[in-house]
Amino acid sequence: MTRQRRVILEELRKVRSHPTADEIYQMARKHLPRISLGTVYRNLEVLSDQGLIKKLDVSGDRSRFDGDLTEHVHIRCIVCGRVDDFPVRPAVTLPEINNDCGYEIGGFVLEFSGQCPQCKKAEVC
Amino acid sequence: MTRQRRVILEELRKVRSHPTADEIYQMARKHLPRISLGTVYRNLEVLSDQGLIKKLDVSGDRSRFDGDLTEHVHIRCIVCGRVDDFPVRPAVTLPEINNDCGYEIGGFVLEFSGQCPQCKKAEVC
DNA sequence: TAAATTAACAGTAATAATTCTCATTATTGA
DNA sequence: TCAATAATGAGAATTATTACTGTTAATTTA
Repeated sequence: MTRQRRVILEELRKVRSHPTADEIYQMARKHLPRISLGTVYRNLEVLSDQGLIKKLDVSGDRSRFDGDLTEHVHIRCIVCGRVDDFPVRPAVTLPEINNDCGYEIGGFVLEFSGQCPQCKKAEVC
Repeated sequence: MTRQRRVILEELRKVRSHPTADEIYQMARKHLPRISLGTVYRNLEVLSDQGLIKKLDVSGDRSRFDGDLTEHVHIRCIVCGRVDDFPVRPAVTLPEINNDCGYEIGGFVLEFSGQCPQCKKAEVC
């Protein structure tokens, strides 16, 4: 755990937004002006592998990261790209979803992930 | 509707997979050997704007496209990146989701999208 | 039909997010 | 402390995608 890695983790845990690598780079530079963008990318990868942060599998052109490890749902703005947490109540059905968070909801993505039959078979045992 | 655009649409409708722009380029080249990748990107954009195909908002580094316009759910292999359709039965709850499709499910992404309060306000009327 | 206009094309250059390389610096363990 | 190991900063390389440039094909109009 280097100084750089600690700063990145602390900054990410401070915010409720879901910053991109470059945004985290800007945040970290306030504390370590000589930190490089490559270091930020490398440490976000390491921290994600260690399970200390989550790399968000959201759509959009840039990766986003989350210091909140609890399972929750996101909502993304189709105009500016920001990602917020989405409040879900139990047993909510799709037509009942309303606009608690001020968004005007236009759509949603539900994507499962896992290993396909071919890759499961090919896996080393 | 040019020859290039028609071939792209037909090839995409033929398959049940969810090919990337480059994969569609390879498919189209079998019929039009001189087609360029830029043309494929341009026409995928146009077809998507016209609502004839869907640009998938799935995670991963590359965009994927779908000729099936009906609303459905996807499953992505975390190893090879392929995207398949996921069969959903009504009122299925998360712990009940089983492996009809041969995948070993590891997780899921649920992301809503829409306009955030700020962008809604900034919108031209 | 033929000229004029428009739209789309192929090929290539530019862009942007991310990853890689490598010499240098920091951290760790005996 | 000092060697061994791991991480860093800076910048180059990579990759998916978009934009640009002249050319060609399609469509419209006279």
